[in-house]
Amino acid sequence: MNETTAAQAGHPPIAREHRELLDQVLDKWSLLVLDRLCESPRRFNELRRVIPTVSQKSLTAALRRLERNGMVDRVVIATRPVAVEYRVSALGKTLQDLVDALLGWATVTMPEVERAREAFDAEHGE
Amino acid sequence: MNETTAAQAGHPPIAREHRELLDQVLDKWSLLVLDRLCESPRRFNELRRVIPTVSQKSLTAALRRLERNGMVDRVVIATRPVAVEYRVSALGKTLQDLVDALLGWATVTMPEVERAREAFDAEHGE
DNA sequence: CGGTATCCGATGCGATACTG
DNA sequence: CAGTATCGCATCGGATACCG
Repeated sequence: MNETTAAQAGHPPIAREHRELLDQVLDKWSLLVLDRLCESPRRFNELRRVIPTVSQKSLTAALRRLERNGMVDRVVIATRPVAVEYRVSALGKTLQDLVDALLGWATVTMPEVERAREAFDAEHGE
Repeated sequence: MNETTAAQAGHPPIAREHRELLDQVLDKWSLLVLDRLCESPRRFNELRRVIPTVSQKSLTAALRRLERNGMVDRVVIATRPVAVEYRVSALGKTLQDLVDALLGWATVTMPEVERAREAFDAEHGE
């Protein structure tokens, strides 16, 4: 087949919606947050302690996005000062399996990537 | 950038190297480019035709990154005006399987995500 | 053909300050 | 405790122009 048929008629390309969804979930912090929530449900400041490098702004943003996409549930516990607990949804867990596979791949191929980078840099850098 | 405070904190989080590698490969265009090169080796302008929405700047950047990370090979054919062919490396193919899984997941879960978004927006929007 | 160089607006993210 | 609001910088990425 030629490229035009593959692009417009054949199997789905990486559709716009795909990219959009992946961007929502594979951003700088969401993956890490999801991973931590898979270990156990956590409160907001608990997450900050577990991920010391995240700012509250970014943590809030990541949690909102994950919540909006149905990856985590936000549970408000009405105590004197309110408590909020975040927990991974069933949907979020299905993603986690894939992420684990992806990270496993990254771990395994890392050495080869490192070699490729050195070869590239040596050839182009000087 | 910040220090590797998280890296020393205990068990491996989603390590810095993981994030870095994923960022290199899962960015806006690299995934799509890799996918197209998996179908068949392609030339630069051929890729632009197959992915009409990418600017040459972004395509160049994506290709360079993929090449540097050992995901694609750049083959220069010394004709009158030079021809350059890009093809997926063996390493790149191992990634493709995972990407397919990820896109498959995105396709399957998309409806549920859509519902989650509508519920979220309805509750928070007004 | 296969790029590079430059400008420039949009977005991401951290730091900081404030709030119910 | 669990956020919101604002700032300011850095990076991303499209548009345009030029080059071997």
